[in-house]
Amino acid sequence: MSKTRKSQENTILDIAAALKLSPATISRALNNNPNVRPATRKKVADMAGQLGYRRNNMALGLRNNKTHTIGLIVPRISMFFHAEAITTMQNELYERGYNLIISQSNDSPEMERRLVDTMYSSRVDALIVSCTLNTEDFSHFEVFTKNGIPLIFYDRVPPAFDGALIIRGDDFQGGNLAGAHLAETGCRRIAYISGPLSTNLYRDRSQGFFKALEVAGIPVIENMVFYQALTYDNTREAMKKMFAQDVKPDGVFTANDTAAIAVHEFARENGIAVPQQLKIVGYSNDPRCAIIRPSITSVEQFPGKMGSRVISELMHILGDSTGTALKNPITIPVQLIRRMST
Amino acid sequence: MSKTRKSQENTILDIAAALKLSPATISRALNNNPNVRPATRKKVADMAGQLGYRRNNMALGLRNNKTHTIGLIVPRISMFFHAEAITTMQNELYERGYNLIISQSNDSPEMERRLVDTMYSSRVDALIVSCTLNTEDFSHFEVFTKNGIPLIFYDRVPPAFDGALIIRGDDFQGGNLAGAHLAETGCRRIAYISGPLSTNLYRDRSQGFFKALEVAGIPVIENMVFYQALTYDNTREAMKKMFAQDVKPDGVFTANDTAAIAVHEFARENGIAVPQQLKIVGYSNDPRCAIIRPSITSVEQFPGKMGSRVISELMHILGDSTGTALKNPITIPVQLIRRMST
DNA sequence: GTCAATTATGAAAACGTTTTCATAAATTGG
DNA sequence: CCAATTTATGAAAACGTTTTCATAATTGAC
Repeated sequence: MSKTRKSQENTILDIAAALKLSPATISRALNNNPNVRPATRKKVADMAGQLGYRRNNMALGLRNNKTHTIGLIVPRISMFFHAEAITTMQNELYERGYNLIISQSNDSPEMERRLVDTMYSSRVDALIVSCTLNTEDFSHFEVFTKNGIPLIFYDRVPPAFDGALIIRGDDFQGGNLAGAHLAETGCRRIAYISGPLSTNLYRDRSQGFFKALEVAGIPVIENMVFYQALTYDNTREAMKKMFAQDVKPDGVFTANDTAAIAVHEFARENGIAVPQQLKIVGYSNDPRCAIIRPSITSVEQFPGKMGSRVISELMHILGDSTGTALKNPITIPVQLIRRMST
Repeated sequence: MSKTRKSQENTILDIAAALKLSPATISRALNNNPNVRPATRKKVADMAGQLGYRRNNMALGLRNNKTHTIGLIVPRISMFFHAEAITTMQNELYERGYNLIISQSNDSPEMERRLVDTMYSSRVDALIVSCTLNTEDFSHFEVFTKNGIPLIFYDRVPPAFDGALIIRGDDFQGGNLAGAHLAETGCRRIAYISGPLSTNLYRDRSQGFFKALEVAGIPVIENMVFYQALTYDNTREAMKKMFAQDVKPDGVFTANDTAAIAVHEFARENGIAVPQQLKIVGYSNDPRCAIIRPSITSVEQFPGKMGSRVISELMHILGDSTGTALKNPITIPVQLIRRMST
């Protein structure tokens, strides 16, 4: 009982002691260094197995100044888009021998700031970020660029960031497709329910959307445009307001799918026929869009493709240390998925 | 340009040098050790800010043999249940000053094994796991118990594991509620589409379900029971088989919600009225159940509550090192959410 | 069998912290 | 103002690796 706390001896020094070799040799043997005799290599491997040796990554990281760990910060892990993107990134990183530390900011800039600090303290080899909806000051990310650690933004990105790579969906195009599609299917009074313009996402979708209306010669109706947090309740509220007016919309574009579903349910509950009286287009192609009846037209963002691109660019950066990218920002195309709601 | 690679000097030694103090004092000052003069404390804090100092967690972990990091392994991050549980766990851990490393096994036992090793190499302070569907050999988790590092299984758990804490939903009760509910609403030929019995989840749900039938005096119909991977396609296949027979089911219990949705869509496409001709009960209360029409009755597992419990138990274990728990396994109650499908 | 060349091993330092023990500085009591 | 006490600081070791440089062991050529 008076034995020291340590439950089991399993370091390189223990192997060394057991084999009467130096730690240096053990290290070399375990790392398949060519100039260690096959005989010793085998002895070491055996003893390592016997003692249940596992490399201590902290010691390794400290010594080598490299952790083989990538940090990731997203607003919410549960959003379909991110869940999908994360899965791809993690798998591709794992294949390449990297680990991924995932954190969520819960859309709080304060939390995001703390997480960035923590990530730096853990000395991740790179940081991947999709920002908070409300992040307007991006200075907390500078620790990374200042210290020469790769920083990649994706999806929700700053307008510009010196030394960082930016990868984003083609939101202008997405908004444009949505607007054009609604116009094409005959809508003339198109409502637009958007998120706050503080984020690049919604700014770009809006611009694309309005451009489409302009091209189609459809006027923007002042009180049919909303910029607000895209929650279910907010959207219901907006719908209520619009349908209390004399002139009612015959089409709605919502800048995410939760809002589209809110519109959908509002319509059903109020006996508004979709798509006959009201057409709906959402954004993100959440699986719920395909399940609800009538199913909802939405803009697919290819989260897996984006995640994959993030990793391939990152690997490129980590390989060549030849500074920043070839092309920046990078834009991933989107696609309109037509369904029964239009 | 011939300057050494290191982009910026920012260790405790640099602060020490700048202030002509010893690293020991700097360390104390930064950690609010009571016996360092307020004046020096302030000088140190200022200089730390000026140099952009950030603590190196690897050095810290190596020295203190404590990483303040908890490992988590789940089959898939994108499953609603896990996304929800993870979010709760991460938030509660973060409040308590811990970080969370999340990894997904993609339901591959091989991958799971590798992840466990990696987690150990990173010397996490504890490991939380929801196993693969196919994990039958649990020996790879023994590194943790053998080395006295807390190990907690939740949701998909081994039948028993010496030295680990097990927290699970009340799957027997869930299956039982589902069966009883279908019986109560008048079903007499109840089909059961389950996952493979290799997992505790499905074993327990099955037992609860069959018990309910037995109590209600409803016979189990041989060819209306399926044990298979609970995918959309498999379920459609099963439905097709059953409805090709003379005697057709008037109720279905599926052991997850994806399967319930498959049943639902099969019914719609084949003109089977839900709930009049066929009643459906799913499992997990995925948000899709509430959105689809008619909405689907399902068993709520309270993922947030389970995540929360995992963390509170973990904190207890990390606090007192008084070995394993008071009560083990721990069971979290479930609840049947009635909707239009029954 | 000797010398040179090669190959295998070891000693020691370094990575950035914290902490124990010792000691220097400041404070207090008389 | 001196001794005794308290408080603030410093020196050095330790955590577990890897790597450089040196040296010991082996091999090969003649």
